[in-house]
Amino acid sequence: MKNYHTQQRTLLLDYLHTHIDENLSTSDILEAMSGSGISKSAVYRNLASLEAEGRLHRISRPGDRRTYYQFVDEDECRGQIHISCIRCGKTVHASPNVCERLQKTLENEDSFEIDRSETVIYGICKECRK
Amino acid sequence: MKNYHTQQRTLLLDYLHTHIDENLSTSDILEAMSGSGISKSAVYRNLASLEAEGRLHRISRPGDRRTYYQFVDEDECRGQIHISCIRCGKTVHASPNVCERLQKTLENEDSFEIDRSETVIYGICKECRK
DNA sequence: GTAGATGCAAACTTTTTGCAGACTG
DNA sequence: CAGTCTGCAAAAAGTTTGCATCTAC
Repeated sequence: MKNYHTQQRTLLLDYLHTHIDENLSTSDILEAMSGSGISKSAVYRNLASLEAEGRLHRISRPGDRRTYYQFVDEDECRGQIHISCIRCGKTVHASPNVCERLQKTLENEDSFEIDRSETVIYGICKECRK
Repeated sequence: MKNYHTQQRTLLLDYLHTHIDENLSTSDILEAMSGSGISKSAVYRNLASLEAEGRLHRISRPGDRRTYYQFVDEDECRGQIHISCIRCGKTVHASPNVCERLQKTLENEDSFEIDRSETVIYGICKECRK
């Protein structure tokens, strides 16, 4: 099962690329793509296949029933843990030290093997704390 | 806005109590409660209020579009970081050391103030790694 | 007695699917 | 050309809501 490089898939990818590291609800995406030349069902099918490929992460926020997606740049985001501000929503990478130490501590204390790409740490960012 | 201790709410709570620490999909719950004397809408309304109260956590698993709930003990979970297995879905508390160190490292490295209750770390649990 | 909860059915929203035709490699 | 993907519309799933009625306190 190969991935054809269709016009529609490209449209979607372009959109996702310009919103890297953002949390996009399904309806955000559908809305943005409406009228762009890709149908609703193609959006759903592509989102599903991108998710299966691991290029798109599904996020769920407490108290919010919507499904969110976050596009992950494979190169930049490989092995990065994201930290996301619950005030402003901005999401960035945790520094390498944070990742390293967290991974080791979890391994030692809980025998738990962290999946960095799936993990998002919530809290309040530097800017919003002022 | 108080919470009346209704028969229906009790039915639901009883069910959730007997499945503490399990991941229950909405349909698991609806199915289990069907015919027990509580209507579908009452289930939804109670799930929503329990979630708002923080006694029920919504879980989402990568690659699975269903909504899962996990009933939690409020006192036990206060200020706990959860670690969740992407294989089996089981969610437990990270050990105190993990929490402490993660909090400190994030503070020092990224000036980021973690919100423990909102954060779920994904990975593979001890059992599933075997 | 009254605020709050329930049941039911209808309305919504979100996601999936069947299929014939179009496109990619 | 063969294997995939797309659009459309219909169907299926999953949730929410209005309202009259009932319950807990």
